[in-house]
Amino acid sequence: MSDYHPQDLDQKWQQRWNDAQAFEVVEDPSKPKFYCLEMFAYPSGHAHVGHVRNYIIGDVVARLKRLQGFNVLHPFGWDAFGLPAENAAIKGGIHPETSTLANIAHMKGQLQRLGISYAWGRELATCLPDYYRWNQWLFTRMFERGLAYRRRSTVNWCPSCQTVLANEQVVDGACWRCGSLVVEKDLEQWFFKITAYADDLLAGADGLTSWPEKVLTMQRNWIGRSEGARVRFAIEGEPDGVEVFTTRIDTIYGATFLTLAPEHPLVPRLAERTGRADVLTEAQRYRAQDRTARMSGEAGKEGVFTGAYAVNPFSGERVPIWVANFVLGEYGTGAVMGVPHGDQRDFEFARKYGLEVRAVIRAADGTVPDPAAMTEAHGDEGTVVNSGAYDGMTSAEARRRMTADAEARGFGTGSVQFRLKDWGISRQRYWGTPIPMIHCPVDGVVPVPDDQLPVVLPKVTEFTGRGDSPLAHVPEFVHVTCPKCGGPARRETDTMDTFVDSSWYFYRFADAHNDRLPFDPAAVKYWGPVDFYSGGVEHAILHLIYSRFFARVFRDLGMIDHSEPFTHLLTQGMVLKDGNVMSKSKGNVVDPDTMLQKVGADALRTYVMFVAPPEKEVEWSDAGLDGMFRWLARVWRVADQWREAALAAPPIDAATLGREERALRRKTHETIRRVTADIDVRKQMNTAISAMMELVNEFYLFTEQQKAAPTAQAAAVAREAVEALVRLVSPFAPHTAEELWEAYGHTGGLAAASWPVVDDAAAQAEEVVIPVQVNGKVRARLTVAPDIADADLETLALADAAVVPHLAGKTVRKVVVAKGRLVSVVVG
RNA sequence: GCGAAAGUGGCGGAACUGGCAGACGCGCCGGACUUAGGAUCCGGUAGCCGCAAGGCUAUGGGGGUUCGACUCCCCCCUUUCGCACCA
Repeated sequence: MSDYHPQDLDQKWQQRWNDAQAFEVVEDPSKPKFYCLEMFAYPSGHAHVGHVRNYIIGDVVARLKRLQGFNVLHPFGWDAFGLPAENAAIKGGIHPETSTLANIAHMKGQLQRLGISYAWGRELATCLPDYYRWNQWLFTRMFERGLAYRRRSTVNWCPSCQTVLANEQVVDGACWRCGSLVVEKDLEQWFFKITAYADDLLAGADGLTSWPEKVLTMQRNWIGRSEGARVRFAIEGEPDGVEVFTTRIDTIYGATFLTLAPEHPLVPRLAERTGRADVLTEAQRYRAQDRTARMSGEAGKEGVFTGAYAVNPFSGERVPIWVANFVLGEYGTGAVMGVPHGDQRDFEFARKYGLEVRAVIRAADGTVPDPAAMTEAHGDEGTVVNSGAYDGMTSAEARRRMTADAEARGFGTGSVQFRLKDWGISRQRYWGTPIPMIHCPVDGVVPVPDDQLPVVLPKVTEFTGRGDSPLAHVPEFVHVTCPKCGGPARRETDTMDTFVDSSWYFYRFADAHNDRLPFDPAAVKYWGPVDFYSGGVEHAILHLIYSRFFARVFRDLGMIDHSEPFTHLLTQGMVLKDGNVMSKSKGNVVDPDTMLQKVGADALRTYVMFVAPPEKEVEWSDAGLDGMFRWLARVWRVADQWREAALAAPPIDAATLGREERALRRKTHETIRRVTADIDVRKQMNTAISAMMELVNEFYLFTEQQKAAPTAQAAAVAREAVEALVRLVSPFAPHTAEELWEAYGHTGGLAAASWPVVDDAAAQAEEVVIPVQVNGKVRARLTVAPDIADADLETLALADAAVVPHLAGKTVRKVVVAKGRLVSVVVG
């Protein structure tokens, strides 16, 4: 064999895999399936090591599972619609399609040069009509079921990106992508009714036992389920009164005022009746605070009295109605009862405006706070006081009784509220899926019939970045005939949020070329759900909750038979450079191709996996990369040294092995056990690699010992070690592994190989070292048989020359023997 | 403010169920081989005391439980992330 030249191996084996279509798969009921997926990529142009880390993680798992005999689906694709390409078109005049397809071609090359084992035959790009037509198809299905609907609403508008943002895309009042401050705007919008699945999504989270707890917590908080009650307060002159939502109906006797959101429909009506002009101007001012001053921190609580009063249906008491800037219009009923005793916001508000504070809960310690002396709200539960007939009940009991009474008397009802809102998917953008709807002056909103899909995105050539949808300026696109009446009609010109594209692409991979359906249910029945999914934590709520929603929609359409699309989720840590996330705009990207030229794909892959556990964030440094190249060269050399002897070696005869040979075998099998557990169970790639490094170190020692006159059995043991090591390292360093596997006489490549199996007898230790502690300090180490009896171990320990001096003049009070681990002697 | 996670050598990190702290690698130091090596091989490398044997101190700080704590409990500090008026 020649010296280690990884770049040659990269080329040779990538070519072979490609020629053999080595990673393409078909459904095979005779084999267990494994669906391994990494979050697909936005084709920004260049993959940096931060992206690449995720693909390597997935590839390690995919390659392991193949060797373990699974039928592995490991596909890749492109999240190819989106703002950056369109923004670039506005700036530089290159059509989004042109730049996107070029970026895809380049990034695909990068991934292939890394030797990621994708089934490229299933590659998809969401910007192509044969993908996005199924977005349209699904949209129509959802429209038919009332899951897609249209309403006018206040939306978040990014003045820089010129588009509507979902609430999730607004971070601290600013655009998640460009950081500009977000303003409000009123538009007709399409929504997906994700709230219909709020309870289902919440309940499903409990079953996701192989998801990081952190992600589940974020999702639960995002859904934000609250149990409480709606209660109607009467208002003079308003037949419907006003409804509030509360989780603490037990404190309703402490309600000394009522607050409305500035956008509440009653605000103008009450202002008109009471003739207070300042109410409207103030409400207007609060609305202007929204998203900016209000969200950015200390806007402070502000309110204005409307002059009107509402009647507490329980006590019959008249309470003043205020408008307050801290009440949210879009949550609950947009109106809140003010209970300063139990709610910190209400307390602050009451103190600021001199409203009454009334104590209605006796705390667990028996005290009732003095309202005049209170400095903060007391939100704890206790016993209800000053509450008429309910006095003396516990908070929980009072809630039950009051809710029941409110229902019986017709002014209230038990109610569950969610923080989760319906998903606004309309975008006034070009580079996305056209919404397949037609507005007819006669028939209203009519879906484009399925047989006319896809609604193809017209080739717009001029990108101005203006505020309305670019499609509205394409007359041949806009003007259509109504599918129902045949009269002139107008096409919807908004496109879909790109999160729609990414919410189901994992099902398309199961049947990527289907031209009758998004996928054949039978294909997803075989491949689904995804067994291992890895990607960045930044998708913990958006992408991962939308995908869970879509899975439920497909389920209810009868197309899939599971509810949860991803069984095991790994959230990969980001790769930082100089303390920052890598990004083109920051100019701190590390280009994998540069590393490939230096050390080859295998050293890069293995190093990226070695540097830290996958979930952990890491700071990139080139320093260790050369070390990994050296280690792979070490693997190469030891395999090379034994090759000739190994090929001629007889089978291992365990009974005739010498001490050194048994030691190497033991290490070999111990390493198989460790590496398998680390990758497969613990997903700790770094320690798997450490374990292999230990084996190689021991192997070098063995080689040195055997240098003089290696026996046939030594060669046999060496052969076993090399062949195990080659397969263990192959998920990380597949090119090197293939070459060595072939050099050891195997045909058909690793595709024909199987994962090594632990021989428990060979792995069994012959002797173990047991530390002996005296009063907590290690004083001796005993080398004994692993199955030694506790009593014998104790005797040996107490008689040991290094232990005896520490016992002199003292009494042995206690001896603890931890089986096979340690002896602890207590003296005093 | 609320919630979660994490703090271990010069650096990245390991220690799985409470049982030898620092595996493995980077870096550094020394040696061998060499015309030479930034190649390769071997050895050393937490700190302090000691020629050595050995001893003492160490997992952010302080307490506790235990024969025994990086690991469990309480308080505090720092960092990172998430949520941030959701009634």
